Order: sequence, then C-alpha cells, then structure tokens
Amino acid sequence: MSTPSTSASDPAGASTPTPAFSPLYQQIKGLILQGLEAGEWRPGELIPSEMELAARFKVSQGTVRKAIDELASENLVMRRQGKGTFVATHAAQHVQYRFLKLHPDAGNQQGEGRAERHILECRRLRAPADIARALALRSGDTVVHVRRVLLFAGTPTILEDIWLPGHAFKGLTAEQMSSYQGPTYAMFELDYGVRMVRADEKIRAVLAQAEQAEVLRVSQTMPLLSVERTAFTYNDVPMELRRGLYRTDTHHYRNALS
Amino acid sequence: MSTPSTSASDPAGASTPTPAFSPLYQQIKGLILQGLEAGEWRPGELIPSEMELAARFKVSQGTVRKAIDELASENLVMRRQGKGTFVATHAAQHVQYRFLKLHPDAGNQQGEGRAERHILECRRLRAPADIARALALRSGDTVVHVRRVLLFAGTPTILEDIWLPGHAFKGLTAEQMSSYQGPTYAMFELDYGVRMVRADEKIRAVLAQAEQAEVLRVSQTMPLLSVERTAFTYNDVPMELRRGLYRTDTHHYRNALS
DNA sequence: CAGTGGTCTAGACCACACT
DNA sequence: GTGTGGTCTAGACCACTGC
Repeated sequence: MSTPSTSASDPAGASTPTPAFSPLYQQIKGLILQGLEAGEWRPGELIPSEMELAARFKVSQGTVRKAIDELASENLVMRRQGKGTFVATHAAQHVQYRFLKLHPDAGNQQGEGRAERHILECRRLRAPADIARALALRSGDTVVHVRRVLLFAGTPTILEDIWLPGHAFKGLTAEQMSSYQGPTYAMFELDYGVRMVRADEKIRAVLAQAEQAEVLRVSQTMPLLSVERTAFTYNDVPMELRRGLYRTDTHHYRNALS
Repeated sequence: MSTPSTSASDPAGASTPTPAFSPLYQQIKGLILQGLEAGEWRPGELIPSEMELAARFKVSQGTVRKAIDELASENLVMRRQGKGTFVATHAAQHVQYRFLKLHPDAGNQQGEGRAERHILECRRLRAPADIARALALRSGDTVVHVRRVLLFAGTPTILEDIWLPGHAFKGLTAEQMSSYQGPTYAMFELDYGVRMVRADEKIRAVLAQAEQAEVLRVSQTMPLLSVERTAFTYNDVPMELRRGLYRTDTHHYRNALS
C-alpha cells in the first residue's frame, strides 16, 4: 500500500477520459466500508483503533484518520475520544429517529417520549411496477408491505405505507413491527442486519383519500403532508420505500438548509 | 500563537464549570470568520493562501488547513485546487439556488432556466410582533416587506412574502427585486453586503386564502405547501423571514436525509 | 515555470475514559 | 497507567492552474 496508485493504469490510448486519481485515504475508506458492509463489525460495535488499522493496511495513522473522518461525516461511524470508533446505529440515543423530521409545534419538545404504533397490515405480495422500480427489483418480486399509524400523545398523526424487499426481510411480522421498543430502523439492524444509511424524500401537500382520513380521524378537506421516502443501505442500494401522510396542524416538518 | 491556550484561564476556584478547551485551529477559524464578517474579503473573492495565513497567525499550514476545512464544510468558503480558496457566494454557478428545494416533477431538470418574477408589493413598515421576534428586532422597528410570485415555464408556482430588517436593506426597491438577474440572495450580497449562510424551514400542508389562490390561479381547495424560512448571516444573526406557498401538483419539495 | 490546494508521513504531545 | 481519539508540527511530494 506504499504506492498511492493512480487508480487503474491507463493501458495505452483512449477509453477512460479522466484517469481518476484515487488518493490512498479513499482506498482505505473503501476497505473499511467493505468491512462494514460485510458485517465484520456490527452496528454499535467498536472497530479497530486507528493504529491497528494503520498497521493492517500499511499506511500511517494520519491516512486512516482521514478515511475515518469521512466515514464519520457520513454518519457511518461515530468517534468517541478516549474510547474508540463505533459503527453507527439507529439505536444510539443521540441520533434516534434521525430521519423523522416531524416535530410538535410547541411545548415540550420531547413530549413524544414513546410514539404509539398501530400496525394495520403486514403482508407479503408481488411488487407493483412503481414499487419494484423504487426498490430496484423486478416487477413481480415479492415485497413486504406494512401499513401503520403513529400516534403522538394519543393522537393519530402519521399514516405510513412501507415496502421492503422480500428477500432481505424474510419472516417480518406485524407482531415484530409493533412490539419492538425504539426506532424501526434499529430493529431492522438487529433482526435483519440491514442498516439504513441515507434517504431521499419527496414532499407534497395533498388531500387524504376517504379511508386515509378515517384512519387519521381528520376531515377529508384537511390538507396533509405527503412524504415519499426512499431509504438506502451501503452502496446506495435502495432497501425501503415509505409513503407517509403527516398531519401538520399540530406538527411541522423541520428542515435545516446549509 | 504558539500556546494552544486552554481558552480562558480559570483564575482560582469556581465560576466556569467546564474550562472549554479550544483547539488552535478553532481559534484560527474564528479569526478567518472575523475577516469574512468584516468584509475583509468579499463574496467571490480569493482569500490569502494557506501559507500566507499560516505565516500571519504564526501556526503551521496544517492547522490553517483544518480551520479552512471546517469553513468549507459549512459552505462559507470554496476551495479550488491550483487556484486558491474563495469566499462562497450565491452567485456561483455550482450552488445557485442552494436553498430552493422545489423541483419539477419530471422532464428536463433545469427546465427552469430563468424563473420569472413578479413583484406584487415592496413596502417599508413597522414590524408586527411575530415578524420582529423572528428577526430579533424590537416590535415596531421598520422592516421591508416584499411579496412576489415566481413562475416556472409561465405557471405561477410560488407565492412568497419576504421580510427583511429595514436597517440593513435601506433603499431596497421593487425595481431592484425584479430586475436583478440570478438569485435574490446574490443581489443581497452585491448590493447590501448581506450573505445568507444557513436557514431553517418549517413546512406544512395548508389551503390557500382566497387572494392567495387567485394569485397562484388555483382552486381554494387545492392543498399547498407552506414553507416558513428563517435565513441567517454569520454568527446566527437572522436576516430574513420568508413565508412561501408552493404548488406541489407539478413540483415537489426534495430533501436529502443523511 | 511558480504558486495553489491535496496527500502522505512520522513524531510529539494533549484530552479523555477505563481500570 | 495504558490506550483511545484529537491536535499540532514540519517536511516531502503530487495534482492542478495559469503565466
């Protein structure tokens, strides 16, 4: 690993327009990432120290440090001075519900405490075309469909449809979805080894369908926030499609631009 | 600057519970920030090289580098290999309309090209209580109020009310708001030396008031996205309150979670 | 070519956590 | 005290830009 290697050597003439120089620390980052993907260290666990990794990869500590810096900035690992570097997890207190941007309008911020969950449905079925496309499956592959309501302070506030690739979530049950204490994504890590790393959301204002309005116990004329989320694991592999309807008369979606 | 200085030295006994150790590079970052705030280098301009800053502050290049790294990650400066480090600007091509998260549903992504702007109103007035609070002004201080419509491909899509502190935006006119080519925030930088650095948004689904629906030429029963933005300059000083109504039948608000 | 940011190294020391 | 991540330094070399 003493040669930074200009990536693939450009054999002779054409093909690659840009040789794409890849710095050493990026290669190290890739190697650590492989370990994370392969489950060499599981969410919440300690990864080897910078010194250890430096020795393993035959590079200086500083190079490993820069690699880990990037992983930390992408929320894939978490550093703790004096203790070590840990694989990030949705179960960690600090970042719980990292992807939930709906907040109560006023009063006690963490008035949520525990959101009540009602599972309305949990079935395996053949993926419709749009779902299959979002999850990069073939139309007709099986997916798990979960429909649930989240209640804050006893009030139904979110109605969500969740689709998951069937092959990765064999045996997921309504019981499991409802009984697990803590973030659903933490349960996915624990029971299925699937870690959600990032997500994209498309947001719209809509009116509810009759059944949807009924479940949320609101009028059909009340505008609701429609949030369509695609969540990804490592390597930008889509692993979840989620369509949510949020009440925004008592809550709001908060976003920080920078 | 050869002594990293444990921040304020704790004189004798109590007072500060945490001495709050401040690393050298943070202090350097603060010094560079002061230069940015003071306008020593204006948006788009080149700041001194890492070597120069290292010499000026009597630290090593690596320390300056780490300071600038943080400023770059906060989008306050932009590094360009071989050229130097530049003060970030909303006029830069790469990051134009950084804060506008509304995107057309399909087709040509940059079908926007130039959004047409219609200024409906531009007046100075005494700040109502809620506006004053958001802008950290005293109730009764003067503010500039701008109301405008943005049209994409000829269709009115966004109706916005903008409030700005009167003292910082003396002489802002409707003419100025409508004639400037490019992002409004770029005009603010150029004409008023005000650079928006970050913003918070609160998003809701709402129904339009009669007049609002009329301006957007939609039915009063069409749900719209309500986006309330507070934008900040350096040091978290609020400099703009913006209340927008977005059509989301042809566009959507896109958000990346990570 | 010289100047800029970008990478990599090696070593010293500091702050923090555990034991 | 030992081991971890965090800071700081000094120097070498690489990649990119523009003269």
